[in-house]
Amino acid sequence: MYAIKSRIWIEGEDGVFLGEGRIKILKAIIKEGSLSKAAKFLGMSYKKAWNLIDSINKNASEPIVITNTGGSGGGGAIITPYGKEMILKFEEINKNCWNFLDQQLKEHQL
Amino acid sequence: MYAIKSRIWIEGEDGVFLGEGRIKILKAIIKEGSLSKAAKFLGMSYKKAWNLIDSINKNASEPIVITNTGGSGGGGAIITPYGKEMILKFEEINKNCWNFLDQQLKEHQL
DNA sequence: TTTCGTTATATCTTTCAGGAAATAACGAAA
DNA sequence: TTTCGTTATTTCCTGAAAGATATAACGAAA
Repeated sequence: MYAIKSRIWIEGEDGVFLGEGRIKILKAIIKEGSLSKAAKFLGMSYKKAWNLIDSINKNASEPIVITNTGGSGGGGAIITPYGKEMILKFEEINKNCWNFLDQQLKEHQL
Repeated sequence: MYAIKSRIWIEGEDGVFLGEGRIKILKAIIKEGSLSKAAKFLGMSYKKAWNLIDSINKNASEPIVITNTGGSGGGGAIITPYGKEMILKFEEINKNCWNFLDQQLKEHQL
């Protein structure tokens, strides 16, 4: 009858660190190898993608995205091992949260 | 180091039924006795409050808010017993979700 | 030293959600 | 029948967020 939905996010010292949208752009960067290609892949403006990455790096305890400007290919961006670990943990927690809430919905008979 | 935050909401057939903002206005209506007073109490525009209530009633399986227009006092709004029950259940689930996520945060060592 | 595609940044425009305000409709009580 | 404060609804306006555009800076490789 009813469905329960959720959004989770992780905050650092000064604002949002990780959320669903940020996970999406991080994974696109892994796949595409650069910020601009990842933005295009997601149909997102470069500026928006850049703002997200900037915010991620500012709120993380350790570097997440390393950007390189210049070079023959123009540069690019890579996700650090720590970043990849955080992606996995976020997705795990998010999945667990969904399951937990579905269970709650049943228990409360909604 | 990191904090985890969440937003949950319940959807009906055709959109959002209950969320934190809706719970807030419902409780304000119980306290104040009318939609307009509740909106003023929350520093919210009357239109926004009315839109929320309208959406709540449209997506609920049973009536939540009964509004009365006219009368010496001009009318008012009341929350049905079913509505009050839903408020309690939502807040209970929301609290459980917070606890669950805090636990997840520890387990995943973030 | 030139080339290249990228990151980084600023500026301008557009869009749209939300607030403000005005008004009609309502109906019980005096 | 008049009064009252509310609900219900419309229109207008504003401000903030998002997109579009332009361009400087970068630096490894040829």
